[in-house]
Amino acid sequence: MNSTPETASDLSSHIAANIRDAIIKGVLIVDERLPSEAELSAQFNVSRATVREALKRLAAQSLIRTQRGATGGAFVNRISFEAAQTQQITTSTLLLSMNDVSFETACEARFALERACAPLSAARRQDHHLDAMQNALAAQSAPDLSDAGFCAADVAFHRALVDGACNPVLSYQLAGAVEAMQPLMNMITFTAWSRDAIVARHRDIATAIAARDAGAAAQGLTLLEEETQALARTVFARRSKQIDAAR
Amino acid sequence: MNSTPETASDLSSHIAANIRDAIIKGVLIVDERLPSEAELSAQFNVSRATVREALKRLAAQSLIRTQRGATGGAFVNRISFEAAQTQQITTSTLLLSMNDVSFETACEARFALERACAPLSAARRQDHHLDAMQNALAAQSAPDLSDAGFCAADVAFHRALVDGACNPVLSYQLAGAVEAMQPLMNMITFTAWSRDAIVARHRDIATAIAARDAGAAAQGLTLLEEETQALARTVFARRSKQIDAAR
DNA sequence: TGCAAAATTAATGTCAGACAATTAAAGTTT
DNA sequence: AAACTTTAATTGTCTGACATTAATTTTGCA
Repeated sequence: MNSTPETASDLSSHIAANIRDAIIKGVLIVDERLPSEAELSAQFNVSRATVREALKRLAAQSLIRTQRGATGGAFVNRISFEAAQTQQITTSTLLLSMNDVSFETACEARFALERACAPLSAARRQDHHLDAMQNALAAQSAPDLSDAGFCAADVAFHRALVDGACNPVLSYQLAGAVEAMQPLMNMITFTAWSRDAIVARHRDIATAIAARDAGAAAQGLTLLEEETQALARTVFARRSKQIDAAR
Repeated sequence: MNSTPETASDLSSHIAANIRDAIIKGVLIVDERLPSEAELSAQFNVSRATVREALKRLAAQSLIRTQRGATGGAFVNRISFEAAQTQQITTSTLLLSMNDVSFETACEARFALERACAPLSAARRQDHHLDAMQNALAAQSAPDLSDAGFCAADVAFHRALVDGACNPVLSYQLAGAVEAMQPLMNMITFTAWSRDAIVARHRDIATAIAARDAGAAAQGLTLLEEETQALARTVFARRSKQIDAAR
């Protein structure tokens, strides 16, 4: 069960993989201190610089943290949902932007996943989730709001919906899907009319969740997906027509 | 839009964050070569060792790759779905094992997400997805199969189901949820009877997907979730009773 | 004795310079 | 023209030193 293929021939990857596997297999447990850099360099028979490069790799994955001082050293990190989420969002965002994933594909994935949360959210949402949705709705309705601001409020709305399921694993998994869409959504210029349509849909969804009506919430999401996809098609079609005309 | 808080005061984190932001913002594009380590150390006014530590951090996140030789250097990586998936699985697995997430919570999340895939998978699955499911089913039915082997085949079945949706974003997002459950599932000892029940459920789901029957597939998943949760409750209850008895 | 200040110590963080290994490109020879 | 050699640029690794940090121990003084 190797975490990363890590076929690279450099020593620092090799050492990092070695320690990583020890953490994954539970040989090193949370908050346990690793040997000092000097000791590790002796164990692996490499220089301290090489050990340090390996440790930095692990630190970049939040697998360890380091402390200076007499009782300092490298310690196995308990990965928090928050840290994992941050990393996941970065990776997801880059994945979408670098692999020309179509808007359609990303949008489909996002709404499919959100629909999965709808029944749980309807059953378990608490008042503060409803409040968060209402706040996002209010923000989206503000006049003179930039497209980026509109999208940011959109993300806030959907995250509140997801968090309403009160399942941290679900929230973590979906954070990437929801947040990574933002740059793609930012490519769309929203007309006042299309904004109203989206806000209306959101309002329906919020009402359904408040009423603990899972079916209506799922249906609202499906409608919102259809409208979003249609809007994107229109925008992209108009844009490519303009490009053709410019030739 | 800072990718990572990166409040750390060391130079190498700071430099890594700097370059990472350039990549995220698109200042550095895919396959572009970064300045050499010597140039970077001059630009940031730090030693080469420090620059190298920063680069290793980025390499650990698959943001860059390095090549030796005359025309070598560090290049911006196009993050592949495969690499992202590997990372996501590592992170998800550690997240679950380190934060004593209950079996119930993880299981609920996993099945909710899979149900989201069911309609798409029923609509788009291809023959090789059905074949993969059948192979997994055959593997699970093998006599003298270890619990770990049973779980591995289970994962294979569910991944085939997810991949059937033919949406790479969905496959990527769910890989973590499905794979990270494996260690938790491995804590369960399956009786011959419970294995049969699970395989029967799988068979129903595979049939529904083959028949492009989304409703039946979703229902099969719901039943499977209920049985899995019930089985886990039984196993854990028996185990805690044994512990009490041993006192 | 008790406590505050100073010294010690052990660890990470950073630096400078050197050499090894690798690779592409330029030059040389046959 | 092809094969071989040299050169140059770059990353990978090593060594040894010093800076910085922070817990612990010692010291000095009231």
